[in-house]
Amino acid sequence: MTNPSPRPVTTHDVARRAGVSQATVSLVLSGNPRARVAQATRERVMEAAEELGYRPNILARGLVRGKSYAIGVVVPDLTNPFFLDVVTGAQRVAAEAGYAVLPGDTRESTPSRHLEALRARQVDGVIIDGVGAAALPHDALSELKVVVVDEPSERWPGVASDALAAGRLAAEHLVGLGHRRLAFVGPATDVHGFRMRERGFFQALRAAGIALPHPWLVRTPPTVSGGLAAMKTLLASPSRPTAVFCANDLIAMGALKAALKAGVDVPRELSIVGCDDIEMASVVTPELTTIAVPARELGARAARLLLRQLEGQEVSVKPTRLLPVRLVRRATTAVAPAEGTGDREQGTAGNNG
Amino acid sequence: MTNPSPRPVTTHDVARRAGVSQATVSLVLSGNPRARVAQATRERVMEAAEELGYRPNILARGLVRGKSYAIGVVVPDLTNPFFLDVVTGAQRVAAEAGYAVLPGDTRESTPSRHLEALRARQVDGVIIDGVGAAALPHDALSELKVVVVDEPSERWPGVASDALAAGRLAAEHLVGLGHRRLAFVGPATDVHGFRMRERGFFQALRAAGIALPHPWLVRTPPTVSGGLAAMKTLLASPSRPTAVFCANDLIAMGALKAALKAGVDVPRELSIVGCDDIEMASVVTPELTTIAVPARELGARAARLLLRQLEGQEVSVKPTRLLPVRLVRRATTAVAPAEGTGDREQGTAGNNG
DNA sequence: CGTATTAGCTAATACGCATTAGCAACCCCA
DNA sequence: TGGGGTTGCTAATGCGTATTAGCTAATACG
Repeated sequence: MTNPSPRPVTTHDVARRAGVSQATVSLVLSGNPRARVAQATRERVMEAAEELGYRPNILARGLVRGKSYAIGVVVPDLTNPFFLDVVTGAQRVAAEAGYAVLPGDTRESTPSRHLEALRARQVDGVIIDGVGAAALPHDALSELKVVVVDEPSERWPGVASDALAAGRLAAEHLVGLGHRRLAFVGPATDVHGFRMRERGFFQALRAAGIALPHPWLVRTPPTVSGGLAAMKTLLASPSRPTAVFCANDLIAMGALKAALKAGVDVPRELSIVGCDDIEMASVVTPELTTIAVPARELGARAARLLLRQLEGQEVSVKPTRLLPVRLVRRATTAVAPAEGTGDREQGTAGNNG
Repeated sequence: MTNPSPRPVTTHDVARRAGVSQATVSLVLSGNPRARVAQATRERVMEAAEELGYRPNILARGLVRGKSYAIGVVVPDLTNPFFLDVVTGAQRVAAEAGYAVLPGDTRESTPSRHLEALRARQVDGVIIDGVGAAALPHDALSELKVVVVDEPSERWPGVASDALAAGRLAAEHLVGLGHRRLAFVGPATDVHGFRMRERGFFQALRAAGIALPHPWLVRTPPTVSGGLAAMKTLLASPSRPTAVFCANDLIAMGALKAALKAGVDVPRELSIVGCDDIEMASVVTPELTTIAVPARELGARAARLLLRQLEGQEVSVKPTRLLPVRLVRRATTAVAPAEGTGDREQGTAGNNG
């Protein structure tokens, strides 16, 4: 049952035990399942393998097949639950196909350096999300199968959510609640997903005939502390918006935090909409209204797309259907406060930091 | 600089270009840095490698050296930021040493199955945290170097935080605030860390002469929804505690959520203490008082310990110094409400679900 | 000048597996 | 009985690297 020997069991060991050649063992245990091996022999080999506790050495297999059966996933920040979900989604389908995934974020590194390390590991392919694949040095990805998430590309296939709709839904929701004084908080980035969320938001506003004053477009890192700082800025501005759309939930949670701390009544004085619908969105108080984005599904699809390439199938680089997003109404949005006479409305509840 | 060829550059390619043998290339590029190779030759090889963009094949290297230069990290739940931090901490030191880390959680699987997969990958070792390593089938870990986190073992070396102190600090903090009616919410588990937190809490209570009524010890999964359900239970009990210690921050956040939803004034009617100090603890409102546990440091130390073993050094199985934890006072704890006349105090603010 | 010694390199081999060419035995049918 | 086909297996080889034994040439020494 178990093997007490320190040395792992190899196909040779199994072969010796089953009284066949190593090649036969390999045929039975790995090769084409309909290889020409007599049923009796096949059973004898499998039995021997079982008894010895044989376990194929994936490294060796990879060496001869020229594959490592591992893929990398590169995201900007694993502590962002959204990206973690993407990784998790990918991991699940990869695992089913016998692939390992090497996740990594670029907080303490750069995409290039990370890809470097992944290539040294001979990963068969990588999934790239949120790090601006298009801007990567051209040879960082050569010899590598790639799938990009939330970023259109003529070079690699990809999967994406409907980020434009995300922004639009947020805008329409807020406008529908009567808000006319809207702000946007998002990162200054070339990451496509973020830009689309932003663009969708502004497009919808324009369609509604709403312009957004300059100080109400706040640039900040897509993190909780980023959102916190951004909201402080907004609250300090001479005239305040009645609603804010944040490019992701972390920003939104930071913004919410800052608003509550400043004594602002959310949602009655200020509505906040996030994006992603991470678990914490429904844990904070008040619960965060947000746009749900199917992170795990994105990861899973990306992995499937990548695996299909790795199995040698041709995969179209054509843009695929965008995964739908949807508004999740919770407690941080409400009808716009009565308009008063414009800007002086601010400060109802004390606007100290 | 780059190689347009589809086939990766090998030592043979470098050898040919430098006019030396493959063995020499290997000596220069990987072997003992003080191998007997003439300086001129060494430079010629390095130059050729550079020009061709040579990158060692870690799989092949692993095959011959009998190592994969990869380690696994097994945790119960990667979406718990605490465990993610452990993984991240490990990843950083592993990466520096040229090791990859294969993280995985056991949400959709079992520790055994996960270890199975890791062994198939020929990982050189594993870090195990929070999945009850002691209870694992004995051969699941044979032939594997192991480091356990937050779990004493006579079989493997480990690192741990002072979980007993965590529980004690929570208890002392609450007792110091005048609370006498204390509850505990934690998982029914054999995971050592959780048990120690619990034990520390109860030990300190006993020392203070406080007994905890049976209905105030609530078992629940260590998740947000677990905490939510647990707090509902507590609030429905005929007599309510004035303070609750939760075995981790996720539970605490769920509990906080449920309390606020029920209209309970936290912290004036009810104090809540969490454990771990994940980032979100300071994002929720009111901010969560908690016991900070150095997750990344745990992961980093675990990795160092494991790597030391992998480099062939002997590592003691003796328990090491426990990493200190500390109380982080925030806004979910306050002095105990005036005692009134005992149990009838409950329900001040509506105790509907 | 002959013999040790050393420096500097290479040929050969192994790691564990997958894969292919090919051998031997057997079958079928004429 | 014999030729062609098929079945079932194995020997041999290679994947890219690390490592060792050993060769050659140069240097040192008596």
